Amino acid sequence: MIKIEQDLATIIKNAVKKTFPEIPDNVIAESLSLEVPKEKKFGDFSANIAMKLSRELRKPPFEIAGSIIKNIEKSYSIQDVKVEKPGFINFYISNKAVAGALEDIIKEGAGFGVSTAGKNKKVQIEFVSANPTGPLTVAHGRQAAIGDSLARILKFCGYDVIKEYYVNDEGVQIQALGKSLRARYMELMGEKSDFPENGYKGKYIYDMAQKLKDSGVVERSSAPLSDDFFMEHATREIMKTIVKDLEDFGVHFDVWYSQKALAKSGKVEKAIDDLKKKEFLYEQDGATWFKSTGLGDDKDRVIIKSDGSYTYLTPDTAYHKEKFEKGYHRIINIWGPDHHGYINRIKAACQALGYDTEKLSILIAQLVTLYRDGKPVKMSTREGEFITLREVMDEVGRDAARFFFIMRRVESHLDFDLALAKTQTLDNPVYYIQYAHARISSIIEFSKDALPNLKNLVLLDKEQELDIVKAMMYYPKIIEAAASNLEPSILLTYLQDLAGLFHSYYNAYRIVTDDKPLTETRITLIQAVKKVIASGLGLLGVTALEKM
RNA sequence: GCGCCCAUAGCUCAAUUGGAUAGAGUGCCAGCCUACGAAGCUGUAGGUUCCCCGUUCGAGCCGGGGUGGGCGCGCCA
Repeated sequence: MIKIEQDLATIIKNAVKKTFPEIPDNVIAESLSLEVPKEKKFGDFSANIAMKLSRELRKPPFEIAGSIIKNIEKSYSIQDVKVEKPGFINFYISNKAVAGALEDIIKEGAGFGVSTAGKNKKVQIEFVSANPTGPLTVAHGRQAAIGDSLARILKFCGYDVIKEYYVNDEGVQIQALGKSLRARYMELMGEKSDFPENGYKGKYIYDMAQKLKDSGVVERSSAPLSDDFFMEHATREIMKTIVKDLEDFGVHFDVWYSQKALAKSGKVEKAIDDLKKKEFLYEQDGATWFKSTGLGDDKDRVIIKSDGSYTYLTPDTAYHKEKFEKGYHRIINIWGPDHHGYINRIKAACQALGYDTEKLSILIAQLVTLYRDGKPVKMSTREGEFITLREVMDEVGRDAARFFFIMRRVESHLDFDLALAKTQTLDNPVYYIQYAHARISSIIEFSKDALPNLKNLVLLDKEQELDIVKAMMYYPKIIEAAASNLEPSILLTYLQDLAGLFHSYYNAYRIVTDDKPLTETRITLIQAVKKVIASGLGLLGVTALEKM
């Protein structure tokens, strides 16, 4: 919370206490919140406490507000206080306080907006975690952009953030991958191929087989044609491209957690054992079942199949057990839309093991539909018909790709118009924000000898100038909202608004004039805008350009 | 059939988590460059927030019922 807001909160609290001494402190604290009114004529901050207290006091809100307002202390930061219709108490900030806020913003520099909300709290965020059976698709791209941006925002709020990728490097699909590669390789060697029914038909398998043939590794090997060889080779090669794609996308993981290693560690058996001890397991039809029904799941789940192997849920339960044991304050998973039916299952498992599932937030990054020439692009991973993250990055650039993936709320479907993301003109929202940043850089360069100066901030008296400072004042609130809602799109929307305010201001007033003190002051203002935009774009993983 | 997500201006989406007269962009139309980047700005038009009940000082937001769309529902991962 910013200083002015804190001051106002204290002032209101005191006024309410003085007016209604019978109301307990905790009730006041609960009912007290400050909002930024949608409409400017309702002031800069608004309190709805009179409405909240209406029932308790058995009086109309308007009357309560009228009584409270009489006890509001005078403060240099308050220009005016008014009671409005149903019972809002609206505060109008003085120009002096606005200038003070700008001074704070400048002084805090890159640290402006940083919060201590997450101090000493560890957060783990697991995302992408795509199976190494093919290249990353646009769906993974969205998960990557969201997860990485969220991690940056949480870090900015003081959390100790660990970014993790769960590598699904064993199981039926990996076996199918190995068999697919082997079959393609045999084809190239002119031998009979036995391409598996559930195999991967994408072109990348052919390419990999070709490379393998060219390298001659297989011929030189002593036990050349085993399934294991092809499986391990394919997994390793695909992981390499995944890591490279993510690095190029600006996403770096702290931990790559191997399912295979987990299986070898004995932790899976330990997790099964725990479930057994807590009497959540039973045998039926030759399989071992997890009794998840009472824990929010709609049916029981198999944990050990009748052939003795595990289902996906089994090692995943062990994985989540470990997450909880590491003592994270918060555990965040970002999954694709095809996994939403799985949420209750894994939560049931965590609950059965005795963990607090409130700590576990599972976000579903909803579907991305790519549009080309106004028509949706059809995709199917298995058939090898899909657009990769790499292709999108190459086509529209990293900045536009990241921006577009974050543009909508996490749980909303996303229409991604490739042509639009590519346009370097007016329609493209990425450029709108980057353009504001570049324009400011250019003006600062042009003004050369006019340096930022905090002495004459009161010269900022134009409505648009004050609006810009106020918008920046709300930046820490926006960061907090994005963090607590796990929604980077909140920050993105804010940056569009801030850039818009700047562009309007630029068109209405000259920054650089013959009046030196005024020029210096305006340069100070836009300098601050530049920093906030750079800060925000940085949290989205988008470059703030000096020139474009 | 069951579960999850979604439905707001012609289109794509916001709306400070229950606040005041529901806002932007885009598209249409009309304007603004002999001074700082026109990749920009200003203005006009555009709404039964899918429908019906309910909860309360107040509902686009919460609850119930419906309609339409997407996704999921395996001893797959």
